[in-house]
Amino acid sequence: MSSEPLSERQETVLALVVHEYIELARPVGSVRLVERYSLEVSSATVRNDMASLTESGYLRQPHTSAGRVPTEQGYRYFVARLLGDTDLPASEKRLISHQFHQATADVDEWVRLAASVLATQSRVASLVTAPLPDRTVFKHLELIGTQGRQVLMVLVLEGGDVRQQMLTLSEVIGQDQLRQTAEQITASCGGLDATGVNAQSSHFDVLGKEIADLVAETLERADQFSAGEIHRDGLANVLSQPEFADSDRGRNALKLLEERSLLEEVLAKALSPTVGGVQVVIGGEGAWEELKDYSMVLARYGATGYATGTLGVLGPTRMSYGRSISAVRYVAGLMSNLVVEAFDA
Amino acid sequence: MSSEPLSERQETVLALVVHEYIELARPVGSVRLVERYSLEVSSATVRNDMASLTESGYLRQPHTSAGRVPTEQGYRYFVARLLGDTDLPASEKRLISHQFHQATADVDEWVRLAASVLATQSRVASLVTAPLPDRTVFKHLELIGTQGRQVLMVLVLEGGDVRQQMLTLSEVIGQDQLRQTAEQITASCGGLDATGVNAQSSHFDVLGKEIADLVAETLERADQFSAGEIHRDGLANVLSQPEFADSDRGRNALKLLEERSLLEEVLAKALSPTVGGVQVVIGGEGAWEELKDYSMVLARYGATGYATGTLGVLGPTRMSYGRSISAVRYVAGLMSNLVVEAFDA
DNA sequence: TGTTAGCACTCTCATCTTGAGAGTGCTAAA
DNA sequence: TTTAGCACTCTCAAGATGAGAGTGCTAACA
Repeated sequence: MSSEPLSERQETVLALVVHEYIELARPVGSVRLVERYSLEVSSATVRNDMASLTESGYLRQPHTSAGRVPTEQGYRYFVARLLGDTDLPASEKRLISHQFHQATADVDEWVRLAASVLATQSRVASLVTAPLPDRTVFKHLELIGTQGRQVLMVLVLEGGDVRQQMLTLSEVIGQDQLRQTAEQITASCGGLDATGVNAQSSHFDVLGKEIADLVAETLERADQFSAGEIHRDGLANVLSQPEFADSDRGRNALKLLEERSLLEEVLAKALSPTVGGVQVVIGGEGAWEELKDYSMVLARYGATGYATGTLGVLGPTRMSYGRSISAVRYVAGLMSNLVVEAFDA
Repeated sequence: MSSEPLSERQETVLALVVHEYIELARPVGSVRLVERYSLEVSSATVRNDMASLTESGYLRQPHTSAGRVPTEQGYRYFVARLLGDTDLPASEKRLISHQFHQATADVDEWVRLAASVLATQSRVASLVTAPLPDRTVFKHLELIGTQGRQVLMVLVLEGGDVRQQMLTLSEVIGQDQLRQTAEQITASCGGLDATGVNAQSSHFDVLGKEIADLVAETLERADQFSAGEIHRDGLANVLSQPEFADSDRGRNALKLLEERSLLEEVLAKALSPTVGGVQVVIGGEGAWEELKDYSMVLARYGATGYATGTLGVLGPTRMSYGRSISAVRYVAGLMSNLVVEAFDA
């Protein structure tokens, strides 16, 4: 693991190895490389470079006398310094943007569409969470009797996000009294967050107190970035990758994608909370054993301070980072626009 | 395909072949059968029975001199007449019921839990849709200003189901006027369905008319059994079945599970719209080419006339029908109870 | 000093062969 | 109608084999 800086040619070799391996999923050898990319040097020279790249930890050999494969460190170097700026072709962009403009003005629909687009563009699996408010501030409460003691509590949050919940009260309460209570709470708690509402709670009567506590609880829950459902798409894509031809590994990959708690943790911890920029997590970065063979390309979208969500793709470390990054960046941008539009109508 | 009725012994042989094949996923031969189940007859006799079962189309041979495998017809006969009444062990039931009672009173949570339970019990993939009202009758409307011209429309339907939608009005309207309009619509349209609301629409002012039309539209949309999101679980289970060891077939299975439109169609068409009873769809029943190698065990749950949903499992034709049927039946029962409870609090 | 041709060596992988094992259908006897 | 016996078929796992791809090293070269 000598830390000599890489020569220009070594960087080229590394980049080509990554490229070639991503495309063909087979260890890449020196001769093949020289031929396919008509290098100006001989295979022996490339071999020497490969040897030192291997020594420095950027490449490895699955076994003696096989070609080279990038290590995680190799991928990181590639993504950080070698991967040029990539972008989706303009025609693709037009198509995608068109799809988004055709979709109904429904958040769930957007999420679904984003997941679908990401999956087809990146050709791996995609993950998208709905946008959620960053800081949960109460704005307005409605209580609506529905049936018997069942009451629907509708909570409007600053920024237009809405929570609803069914309550079962201990006795039947008329709509008038419900409305009165709701107005009271709205009046004295509007603009407050969870702790604020809690502080007000003691001013109310029994019913009001019960409801206010629930409101505070809901606000609190919304605060703990419990990103809600993670919408997935393109699971079949990752199975079509040759490294998952073995059904055991394929199953493993699927289990990963089904494991909500793990994904939530990763999404929450790996991703900086501010919008802008695409983050690449390669091989779990040592923090997640389960993600050893996988990489994620993630972005936060939305409007910081108002509502943000997460989207990205998950695939084998040997995924096309260029394609994924440009897809994630573009879709995140579109989704951000949608969120912003929803705020300043 | 002689249509002689099967002798009792032939039925036994068929049942045992199905049993054995489901368990071991390998063509079953006569000797093995006699040994494992200590039959009173010799393997030659079983061979004869197998031969006629093959002739009648209940069994088939993957190739000469291999054992027998059930055909779709064989599975159907087995499920319809040979599969005794099965039920989950009481301990499992207790466990499951406990889980349901521990869950929060949130429909999504129930759906998720149902899917998870079905997947683990049946050991194949599960599908669950949220309960939706059968006939969509309007009950109550709230309009809540959130930000600028953005207005949240909350629609309470008969039975407690709630729809919400963001509107962007053409100009800013005060909360008072919004409330007034909402009250007006609630008063004159309560208890009506889509066409009823449409008929009333002309009585309102410009704003009222705009909103009422939207209400009618929403009701209509809810009517067209657009079962909403299908929640899936246990996808990894399907991949662990030996018939999907080949990654191509595995991918195929996943694609199937990801294909929303197909699943929705199947769920809508294959399943009788009334609650009660479990339906088994084997090999697509000729109607769905894509489902040729798959079977589904489905049930409708909820309260007919109020709200119903669909749940079930999907796996290879070679799935354990006993386990699946009992799991689906039990979970459907639990979910029905929950729906009913939500109505007569 | 960096690059290259040449070469011996290694390792994988697809293909082929082969024999054991499981299964069948048929026939003739009980 | 059932069963024992038998010849025959087909699969599958386990070696055997050889082509192909790749490496590292050495020695020559610019």
